[in-house]
Amino acid sequence: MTTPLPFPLPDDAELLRLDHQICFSLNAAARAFGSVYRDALKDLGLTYPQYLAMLVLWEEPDAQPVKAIGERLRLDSGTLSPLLKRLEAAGLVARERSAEDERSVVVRLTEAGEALREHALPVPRRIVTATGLSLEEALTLRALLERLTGNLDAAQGGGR
Amino acid sequence: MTTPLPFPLPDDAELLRLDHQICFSLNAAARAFGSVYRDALKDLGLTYPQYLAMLVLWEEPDAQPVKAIGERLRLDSGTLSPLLKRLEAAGLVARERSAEDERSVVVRLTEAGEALREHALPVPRRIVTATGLSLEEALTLRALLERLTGNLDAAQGGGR
DNA sequence: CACGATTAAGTTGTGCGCAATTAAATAGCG
DNA sequence: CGCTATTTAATTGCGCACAACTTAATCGTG
Repeated sequence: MTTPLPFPLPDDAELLRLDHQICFSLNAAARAFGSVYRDALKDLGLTYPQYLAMLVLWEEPDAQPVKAIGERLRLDSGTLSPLLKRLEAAGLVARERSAEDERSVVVRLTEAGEALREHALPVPRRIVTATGLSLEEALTLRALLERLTGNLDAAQGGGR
Repeated sequence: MTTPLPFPLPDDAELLRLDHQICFSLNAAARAFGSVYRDALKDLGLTYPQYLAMLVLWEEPDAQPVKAIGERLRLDSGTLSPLLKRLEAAGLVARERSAEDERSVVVRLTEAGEALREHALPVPRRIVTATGLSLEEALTLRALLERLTGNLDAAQGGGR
């Protein structure tokens, strides 16, 4: 009952089996990254998503609305609100309602948040080393991933 | 204070910026996959990780210990135990302590679980279509991801 | 100006992933 | 045999991601 299935032709079976391995490999790689980042960031007291949010703020240190950060990271308020509250509780950011638009909450770095940047500088190099990829491989991988994400987004409702 | 940093030389800055985009792209792709799978699996009432567990059981329909499933999926009991309980609550699997080794819990498909396989058959094709990747691209991507995961695992403690 | 539609955050609930701990059974060694 | 060490699941706690909903402010159109 398990081996000689009458369904997909050999070629299909090959392709189909391959594919879910891609999503599987993708998840495996993402989790391996998570483990490496967890270790690289633990002295900073940041998780990887928190680190991403800090990167956004370090890049553009002016106060930014939650919405802008969410667009940059592709995260909605359901994820960002508690995450930013944790960063606020850690003293790294301040949140306050915008004066011009009372719906908006702007986030800005505190002095401690700005100071943390210096300690975060050596992190990327550690990650690059851990990946063990050449520049060319990294470029190929990134290009494939971006094409893949675009295709998946387009295939599926596009706007979510 | 933000722009003319005295730290990394231009080449480094290039590489460093690139890299965290790779982890970012990786996460983005994984989440896009999640969205596509969520839609493809919602008629089956399965999440993607639950679908993976069912794939393991469909491949090898004999009763398997939780540990074996965990090794296959690289998940520990902290993740698998509640997941398998949900599959049990859905009537798709049965869990019982092994007779030979009372520490072990073996998981087997129920009739409903076996029957669900038929409804899951069209799923992989939908996913393949959604990726929009050629076979060659898929192979390249998978090879890169596996190398990357291996490197990251090795760089970071190896055993976790 | 008024009123319905839209927009921005936040909240709640579910499930995953991982660390750390616990409980019970087995293995192994003196 | 007895006792420790190891193995296997389960549990607890935290944080992320997402869906669905709520609240409050703004926009747009009549």
